[in-house]
Amino acid sequence: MQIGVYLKELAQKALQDLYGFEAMPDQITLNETKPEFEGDYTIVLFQFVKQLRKSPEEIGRQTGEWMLTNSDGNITAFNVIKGFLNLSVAEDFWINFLKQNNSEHFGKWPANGKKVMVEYSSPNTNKPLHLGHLRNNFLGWSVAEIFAWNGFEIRKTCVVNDRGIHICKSMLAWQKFGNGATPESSGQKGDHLVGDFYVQFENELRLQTVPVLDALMNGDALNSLSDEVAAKATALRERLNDTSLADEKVAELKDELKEIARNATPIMQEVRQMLLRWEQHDEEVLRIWKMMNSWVYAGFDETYNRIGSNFDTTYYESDTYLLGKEYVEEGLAKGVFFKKEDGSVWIDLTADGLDEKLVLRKDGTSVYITQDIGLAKKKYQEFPMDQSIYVIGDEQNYHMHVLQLICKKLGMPFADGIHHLSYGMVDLPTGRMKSREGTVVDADDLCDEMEKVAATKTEELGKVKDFTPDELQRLYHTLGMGALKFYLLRVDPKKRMVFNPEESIDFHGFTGPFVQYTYARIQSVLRKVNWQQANKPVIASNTLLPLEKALIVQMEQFPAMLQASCAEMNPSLIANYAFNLAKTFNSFYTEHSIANAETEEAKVLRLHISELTGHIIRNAMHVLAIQVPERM
RNA sequence: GGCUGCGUAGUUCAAUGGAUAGAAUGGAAGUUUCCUAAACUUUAGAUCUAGGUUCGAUUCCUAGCGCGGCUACCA
Repeated sequence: MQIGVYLKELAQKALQDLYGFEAMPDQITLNETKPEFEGDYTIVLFQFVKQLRKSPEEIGRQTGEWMLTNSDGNITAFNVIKGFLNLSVAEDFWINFLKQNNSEHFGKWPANGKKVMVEYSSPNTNKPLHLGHLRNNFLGWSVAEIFAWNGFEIRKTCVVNDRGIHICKSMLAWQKFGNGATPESSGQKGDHLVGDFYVQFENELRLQTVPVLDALMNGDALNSLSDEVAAKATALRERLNDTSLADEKVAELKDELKEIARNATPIMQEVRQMLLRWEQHDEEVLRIWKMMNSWVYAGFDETYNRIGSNFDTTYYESDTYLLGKEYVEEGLAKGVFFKKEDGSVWIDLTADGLDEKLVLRKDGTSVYITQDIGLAKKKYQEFPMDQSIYVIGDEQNYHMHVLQLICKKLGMPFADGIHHLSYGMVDLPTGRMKSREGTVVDADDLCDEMEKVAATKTEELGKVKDFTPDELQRLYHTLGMGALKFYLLRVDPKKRMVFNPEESIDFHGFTGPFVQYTYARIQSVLRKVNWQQANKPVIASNTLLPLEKALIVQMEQFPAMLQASCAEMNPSLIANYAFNLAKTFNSFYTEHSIANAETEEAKVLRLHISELTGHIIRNAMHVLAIQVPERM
C-alpha cells in the first residue's frame, strides 16, 4: 500500500460519504506537509468549496474527522489551517513499512505484459560520438531501464546511418589522401580515423570551392553546371549587383551562390559518382565501405562498452532505406496521399496545421520520411510494442510530428504508441557546439578526462590506499562515469542544457559522486557491524526521531517516483530523488550514531533504515545506468 | 514571414494551479578526541514586461521584449 494512494482514496470516500460528492482521484491534491506545520501529508480543500457550499475549514474538519475514524489507525491526528487539511500518519505505519520492505529490489514493479521499444543513439558512421550523443545514449538507456523497472518488457534499438553522400565523403578522402591507412597502421581508434578523413574531405572541398566561386562571381561559363543551375547562378549574381540590398540579404544570396559553387567542385562530382557506384553495388566501393564501417563499429563498440550502453537490435539504414515505398501505394489507394503532375507523391497536412509534405520524389525514389514509415512498420512486425519511443533531438520535432500523423492516417496499429522523446541540445558556456569551429566535445576525450579527475581527487583524499591497481581503475571508472551521467541526466530531458566543463568535474553537491559517497558510507557501516542476511535482528522500536522518520517517508515514495519518471519518461526525477534521499541520509548520519547508537533498539532500527536507503540509492542509480562503489 | 520551444538567485538547475518559490555552486560564518569532512550546520541572494482568468498564477490565456529550433525532391 502506498500511503499517497491510500490517503487520496480515503479522502475520496470521505467526500462521498459525507456529502455524496464524487471526486475524481486527480481532483484531490495531496502534498507533503510543509515542515512548519504539524502533519505528514496535506489535502488541499479549496477546489471543493464552491460545489459543497461550505467553508474550507468546515470541510477540513469534517473530512479530517471522517478519515481519522475510518483509517484503521493509520491516521492519528489532523489539523486544518486555512484550506489545508494536514494529516498525521501513525508511527506504526512507517515502522511497519520498514519491517515489510527490505528487499534488494525494493521499488521494482511486477511485469505488466506490455512491450516498449526505445530507439536511441542513432550515430553516423562518418563521425565519432560526441557530447550530444552522450545525452542521447544516457537518456535512452535510462528510460528503457525505468520502463523495465515499471514492469514493461523492453527492447533497445539503434538505427545506424551508414549510407549516403556523407559516408562517401570519408571514403573518398581515404582513397585520395589515406595512403592505405588503417586503425592498426595509424594506431588510431577506427571511428576517429574515419572522422578525420571526413574532416579532410571538408577541408579539400573548401579549398576547391574558392576558385569555382570566383568563376561564378565573374560570370565565367562552367561546364560542370547544368543549364538550370547556371541560370540560377546568373540570376543570383544579377541580384547582388543591386547596391540597395541590406547586408543580411547580401549574405544570404552569397551563401546560395557558395552552395552552388560547392556542388560544382570536382571533388563533389567525384563523391556523387561514388554514391552512384555504391547504389549500383560496385564491388570496389562496397569493399571500402564495408572495411571503413567495420573500423567505425569497432570504435563505437569500445565507446559504448565504456559508457555501459548496448542494444538488443541494431538497424542499418543500408538495409532499411528502400523500405516504405509499398506504403506509398497503399496511401494513394486509401486517398491519404495524392500525386502531383510531375509524378511526385505528397500528403496534405494543412488541416493539422502543417503544410504539404513530400513522400516520394518524382523519380520514384523515397525520402527520409518514407524510410521511417517503413522502418516503423518493420520494428512493429519484429516486436509488436505498445509504445515506441524515439530518443531524438528536438530539432526533429516537426519531422516526428509528421511521421506520427502519416502513420495514423495510414491506420498503422502502432501509430498511437509512437512517442518522440524530444530532448534539448547540449550547449557549452560559449554557446552551441560547432564542428567547424572545433568546439565539439568528443565522447572518448570526455570520458578520459572524467576518469582522470576521479583519479586525482581520489588520490588527494587517500582513503583507498589499500586498493589494487585493478580496483582503483574500476573505482575511477565508476566515479568518472557516475559524475558524467548524473550531470547529463539530472536536467529535464526536454530542456536545452549547458555543459560547463568546470562544473561537470565537480564531485560536490548535486552530483553523482555525492550520491555514490553516501552509498559507500552506508556500506561501510554495515560492514563494520557485519550486517548479514542471517543475523539481522528484528525491529523492536516503536518511536522515530525526526530524521529517522524523514528518511522512511522519503523511501516510501520510491515506487511512486519510478512510476512518475516512467509516465513522464524523465530520468531527472530519479536523479533529484536520489540526491535528496542521500542528502537526508547524510544529515541523519551526522546527527545520529548508527553502529554506536544509544540503545540496542535504536541501533537495530537505524541499521535497517541504512540498509534500505542503500538499496534504494543503488536501485535509483541503477536506472540511471550509474554504478555505486562499496568504498571510495 | 509562418510554425514551434524556452526566459526563475551571480551561475547551473527544481517547483501535478496551492501555505513564506526549493536545491546546488560561488560569497560570508562555523563543525573533525566518536560509524568515510567527496560530509554537516547557519547566512545573504531570483519568477523578462504589461494585461487577463482564479479564493489563489513561476505554472493557464493575450500582447510585447529577448534567446533557440524547424520551415530541402538532404539524411
